[in-house]
Amino acid sequence: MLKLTKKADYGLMALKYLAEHPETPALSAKDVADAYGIPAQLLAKILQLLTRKGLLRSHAGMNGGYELARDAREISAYEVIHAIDGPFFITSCTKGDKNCDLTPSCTIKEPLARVNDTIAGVLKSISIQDLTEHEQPAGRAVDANRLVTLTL
Amino acid sequence: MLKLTKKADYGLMALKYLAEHPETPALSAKDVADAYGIPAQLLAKILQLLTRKGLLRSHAGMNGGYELARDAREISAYEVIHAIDGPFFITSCTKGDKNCDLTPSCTIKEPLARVNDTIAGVLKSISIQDLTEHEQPAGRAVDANRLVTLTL
DNA sequence: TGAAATCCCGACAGATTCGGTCGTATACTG
DNA sequence: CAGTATACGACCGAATCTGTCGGGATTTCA
Repeated sequence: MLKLTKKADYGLMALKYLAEHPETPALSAKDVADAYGIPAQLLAKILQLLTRKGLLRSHAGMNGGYELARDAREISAYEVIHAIDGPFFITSCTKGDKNCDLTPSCTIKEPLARVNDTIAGVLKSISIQDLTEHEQPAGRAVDANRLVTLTL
Repeated sequence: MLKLTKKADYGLMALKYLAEHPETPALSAKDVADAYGIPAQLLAKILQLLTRKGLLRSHAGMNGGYELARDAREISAYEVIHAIDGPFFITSCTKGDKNCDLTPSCTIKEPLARVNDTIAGVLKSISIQDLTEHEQPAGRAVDANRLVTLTL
């Protein structure tokens, strides 16, 4: 469980890469793919998707490519993952799901839904900018506590 | 991403069910499967696995079945999920993984590994017992903060 | 001792998802 | 117009997941 798909991985990598090269006006899918050695066509599709979702701006033609639609600080890991992998839920059947006819089964899911929220909160608290800062002197602790207070 | 497999779901449900029926000496796989309307043979395999992992005790023969190996408070959701779905990592390639030859790709993964740890911590803080207490008066807040302080 | 209940476990088949490719159309630049 | 790029749908092979089948081994009980 809890594995990002490669697509989501690639997406995060690409956004990180874009965030690290703010000087260039735009980077093509191929540029990024080559930088990381990932399949160019696949990455292209991912970037197109992120563009549709409003996280990137695209520009066709020579010297075209992609750029971040917002400041790297304003794009969360959550948004990227959500855009690519779709809404995630920790349980197979979510609250209010019709096909959950298993009699009382869903009693488990309510507590786990909170876990889900917690995780979403953590991912929302991480920006693309954060991903670019590899060397964090221990101690720069994000105030994730507020986000993450888990009430069981 | 972040979807429990049905097996893990079933496993959690089953343990919860066992926790809710402490009076009975043991419940067969079929008993539990019928209670939730899930495939009996599949659940049997899951319970066998959990037995091998030391979370359950089994007993063959008439009136045999399964019982929790420990108090419901002493079994965490993490253990169950981990036993069934195996070790999970949020990134496809973990630190120190050989097949990570993508040049600098893994720079993303280090921050996300911490998310992983956070999630694991939250899941470890939830016991089977917690799952059985459906109606939580808001306010019974677990002290997840210590577990969950996320240092980016 | 024999039958019934139950656990144990490997193999396998169907469905779904994932990763990746291909082909083609469209848009922009010079 | 030629070249570079994005846009997008179709498709395929591989892996994973879900569920089934069949044959055993262990315990209880009459």
